[in-house]
Amino acid sequence: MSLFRSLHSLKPLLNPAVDLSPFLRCFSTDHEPEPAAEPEPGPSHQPHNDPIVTQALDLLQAPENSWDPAELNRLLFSNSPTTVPTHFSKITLGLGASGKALKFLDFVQSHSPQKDAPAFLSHTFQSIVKLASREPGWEKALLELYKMSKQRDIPLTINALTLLVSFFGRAGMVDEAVSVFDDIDRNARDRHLYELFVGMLFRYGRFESALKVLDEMLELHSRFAASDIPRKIFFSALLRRLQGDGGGHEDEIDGIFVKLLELGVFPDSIALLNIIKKLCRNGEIGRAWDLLLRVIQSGGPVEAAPCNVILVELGKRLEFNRMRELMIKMKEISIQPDVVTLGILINSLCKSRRVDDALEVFERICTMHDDGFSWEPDAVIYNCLIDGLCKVGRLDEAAELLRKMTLQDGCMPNVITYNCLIDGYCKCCEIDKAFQLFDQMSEEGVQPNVVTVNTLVDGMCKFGRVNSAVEFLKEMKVRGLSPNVRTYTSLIKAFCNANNFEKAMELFQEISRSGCSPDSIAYYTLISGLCTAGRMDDASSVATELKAAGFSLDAVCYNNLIGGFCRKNKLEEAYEMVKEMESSGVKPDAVTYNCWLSYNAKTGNLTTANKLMRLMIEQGLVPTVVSYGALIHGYCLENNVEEAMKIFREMNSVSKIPPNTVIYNILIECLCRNDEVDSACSLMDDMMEKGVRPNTTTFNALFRGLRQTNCLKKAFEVMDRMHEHACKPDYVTMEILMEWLSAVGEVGKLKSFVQGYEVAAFTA
DNA sequence: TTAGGGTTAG
Repeated sequence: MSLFRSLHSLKPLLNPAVDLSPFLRCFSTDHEPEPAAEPEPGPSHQPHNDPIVTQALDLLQAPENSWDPAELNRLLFSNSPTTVPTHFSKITLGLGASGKALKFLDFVQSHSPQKDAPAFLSHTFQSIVKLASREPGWEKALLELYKMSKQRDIPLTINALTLLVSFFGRAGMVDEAVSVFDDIDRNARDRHLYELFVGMLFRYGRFESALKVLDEMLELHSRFAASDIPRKIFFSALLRRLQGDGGGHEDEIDGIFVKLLELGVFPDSIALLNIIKKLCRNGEIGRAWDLLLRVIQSGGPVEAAPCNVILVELGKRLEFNRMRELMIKMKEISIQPDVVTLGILINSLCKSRRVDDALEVFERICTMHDDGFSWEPDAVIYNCLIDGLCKVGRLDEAAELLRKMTLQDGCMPNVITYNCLIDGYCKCCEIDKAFQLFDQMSEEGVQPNVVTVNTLVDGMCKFGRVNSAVEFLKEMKVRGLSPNVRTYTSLIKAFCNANNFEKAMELFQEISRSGCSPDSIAYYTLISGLCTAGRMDDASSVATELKAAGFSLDAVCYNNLIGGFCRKNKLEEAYEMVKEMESSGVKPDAVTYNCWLSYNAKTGNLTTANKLMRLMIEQGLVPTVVSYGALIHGYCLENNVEEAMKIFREMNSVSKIPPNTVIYNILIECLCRNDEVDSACSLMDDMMEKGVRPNTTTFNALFRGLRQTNCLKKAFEVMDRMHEHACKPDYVTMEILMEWLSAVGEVGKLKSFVQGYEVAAFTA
């Protein structure tokens, strides 16, 4: 059931007033057909030294009505000297034009005494086909000739038939080509004909017929297996097929693939690599895996490269077991993993935050000797590890690796190495260190690029230093480093966060003026900023612009809009968004449900909120910490601490979702409001035990509760704890404490607290 | 095989 319909059914509880892929494109005829094999140059271009041919052509020089039948008869049919069929082809070609050649055919047919030996006719006809194929209007002429051969019972030579197939193919007359091919006796079909015909069928999308003919070729494998033709035709056709976006016939294709392997016909290394690449790119990793294993099992030549392609895909899907399985297979059949293979392995481990495992592999390869060959990690491997370490905040180790790689020959840190580290420092709020590295890279002769600039701009923006970011960008422009759409996106987000929508919009316009064009994420960022600020009309306009620019909204963007409308109580618009989301094929996810859940919880519709929670589970979605937080918040707003605590315990024990700071804050605030300060304090202890960091909001809630119950001593302890956790008091903290402490004559304590001193120890 | 930008609850 769709979320929209579910919401519709829940509607009375919410607000009674609201009314709620084609196949074979790659072989389509749009493709320029490959030129058919050029007909062999006719004897008219070659000297014909044969006296019979020369004499016959002399006699035929005269106009047709003046031909000397007696003399021609003597020359052609008296068998003295002996005439053979090839004489007829040469003579016909020597006539130079199909019209005249047809008259000659009439002569041969009416004068030949050998009624049971039509070879003379067949050879004459073959040359007529050749002549006609070189003349204007050949398509129609060849079709007429083909019909004539049937009417006059003239058996066609394999050369004539092949020419007809080739030229019909060239003209896109596929049915005619098929009909000619069908006329040819199986045993007479040669490699050239098969290659021509199957190639044509593939080109024109007659995939089923092509596979049938390929199958027939394989049955006749004694004649073809040794040749390169099935390999050439099939593997290149398969590749072309995979380049399109159609589907279907996979089983037949794979069946032929396997048959070829069984016959010992293997794709060459480039074809195999390309096939595997294409399959992976199409998301058919299972098929790529199966086919690669088939080649391996059949003993075909497999190098590391196609294995690497599959390893990358498996890595992206975090399928480490299958990665291992493939690497074992590689080892079994002695495919030497290369530095890329190891890079992929290390990168996959790092990307899944298994940095220690990655480091272990790294240590092993540094000391690995295989047949006297020792592995030397390259810059890519170092970069993966440095990035992995930075992403988990292990910056000292990352910096140590930078020093280590600098000492290794031929493995100098590059711009990517520095960018990874700079990003690491920026994410840890160590902007100054990031800039030190920025200076260092220039000293080392490594030129920063736009990624370096974006990383620093984003780093500064995230920590509120938007103006510095703008200044830095100006400096970089002077140095020749132009911003790109990502630079603008970081700045747009920062200006949105600073509530400076005028500047954010201005920057958005500047993207196009600077020669870039906004991408979907630039639009999403602006929409998100506007939604957060509750500027829903502006957000809707930008969404309309986004669609006009040819982009579509994704789940995140829909969720932003739905959440924004819900927060503004604009339910009608929020419903419309869900409806649009589902009708455009974007599935509502946990965040979509959370938006509705939160709206209902906040507006006191707890029954509906609970129903939504059940609904999302029914839909196979997993409630998140936000879902529980919204529900807990709803009960807290009703001062139903008991129920809120029940859900809190349930999320821990049943759902195994660890609570975060926000959840604790909601509960602590509610307990304090209800004068249950002791419970609030024990909840804070629980929070510390579980390693959840309190923030200023946590302390402010506690101070409010303590003031209400006048627990001064406890307040001093909490003040010290606030320092321990490096939480900075904000204006709310100061307001509460100032009012309270000055009223009880303890302003001195507040002074010490602000100066960073302990206050509890000296309390009587 | 390596680097950078956008969601939901207090």
